[in-house]
Amino acid sequence: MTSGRSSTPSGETWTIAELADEFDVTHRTIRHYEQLGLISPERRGTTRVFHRRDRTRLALILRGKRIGFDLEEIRRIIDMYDEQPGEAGQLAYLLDQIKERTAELERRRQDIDDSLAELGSLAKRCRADLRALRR
Amino acid sequence: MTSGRSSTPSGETWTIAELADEFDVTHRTIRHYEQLGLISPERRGTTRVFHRRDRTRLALILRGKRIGFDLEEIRRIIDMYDEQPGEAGQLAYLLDQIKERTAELERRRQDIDDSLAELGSLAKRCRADLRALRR
DNA sequence: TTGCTCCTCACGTCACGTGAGGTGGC
DNA sequence: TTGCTCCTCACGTCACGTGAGGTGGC
Repeated sequence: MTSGRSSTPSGETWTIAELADEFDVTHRTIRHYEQLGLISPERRGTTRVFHRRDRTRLALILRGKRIGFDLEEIRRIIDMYDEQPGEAGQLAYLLDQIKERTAELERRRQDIDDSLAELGSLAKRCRADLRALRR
Repeated sequence: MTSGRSSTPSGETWTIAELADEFDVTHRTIRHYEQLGLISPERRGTTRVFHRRDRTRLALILRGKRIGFDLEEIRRIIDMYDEQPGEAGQLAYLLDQIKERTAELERRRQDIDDSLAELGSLAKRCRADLRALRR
C-alpha cells in the first residue's frame, strides 16, 4: 500500500491544525462539526485532510454561530446553499430566518450601545472619585 | 403563625410568574440565577417574593447575557454596581475592568454590524432568487 | 530515538430544559 | 374538592473543554 501525499497538488488541502489556526477554534471544535455531519473531510489513514469545500463550510458554520444560529439550524442552511438552486419553499424559509436573526441582532446591538453608555458614565464617576481621594 | 400578604404595599413585589412573563424567561431560569446567587428574593414560606432590587438585577443579568457575558462575569459586574465606591485600590481595579469590558463590547458591536451586513446581502440574493423563480 | 502532530474515547462543564412528584391558598 | 401556581430534586441537552492514552511520519 503506497500511502502518499503527492497525489494532490499542494495548496489545495489543509490539516486540522491549519484550519484551527486560521479560524481560531480548537481541533476538538472541528472534529465536533465532523461528528455532526457539518463537514466531512477526507481521510488519509486516520488523519483528516481538508479540501476547499470543507474550509468553506467551516467558515459558514462559524459565521452562522456568530449570528446566533444553533448547529442544527446551520446544518439546514448550509445544506440549502449546497443543494443547488433551491425551491421557493426553502428560500421563503431562509428569508424568514434571516428576518428573525436580523431583529435579534438589532436588539443585541441596542443592548450593547446602552451598556457602553452606562460603562462610560460609570468610568466617569470612578475617575472623579479617584481624583477626590488623591486630594 | 399569621402568614399574611398584607404586610407589603401592593405593586412593589412580583411573583416568579410575573417576572418570567415580563422578561420572557422560564421559572427555571430565574431559580437558576438564584442558585448561583445572582438574585436573592425573599421567601414567604417556600414561595419566592421578588422586590424591585431583584427585578432590576434580573434585567441586568439578561442584558449581560444578550451582550455575551457568562453568568460569572455578570455576577462580578452587577456586584461592582452594587458595592458602594470604596477605596483607591478598588476604584482602580473597577476602572480597569470597565476598560476591558468596553473594548470587548466594541469588538462585539463590530461583529454584529458585520453580521447584519452579511444577513442583508444574503436576504437580497434570496429575494432575487425568489423573483426569478416566480417568472 | 526524540518531538511533534495527529487520533479516539469519554467524562466534565455551562446554562439551563424538562419532567416527576408534591405542597398551599383562593 | 378541583385548579392553579408554586416548590424541590434530578436527569437530559447542547456545544464543546479537557485530559488520558496511543499512533505515525519527518
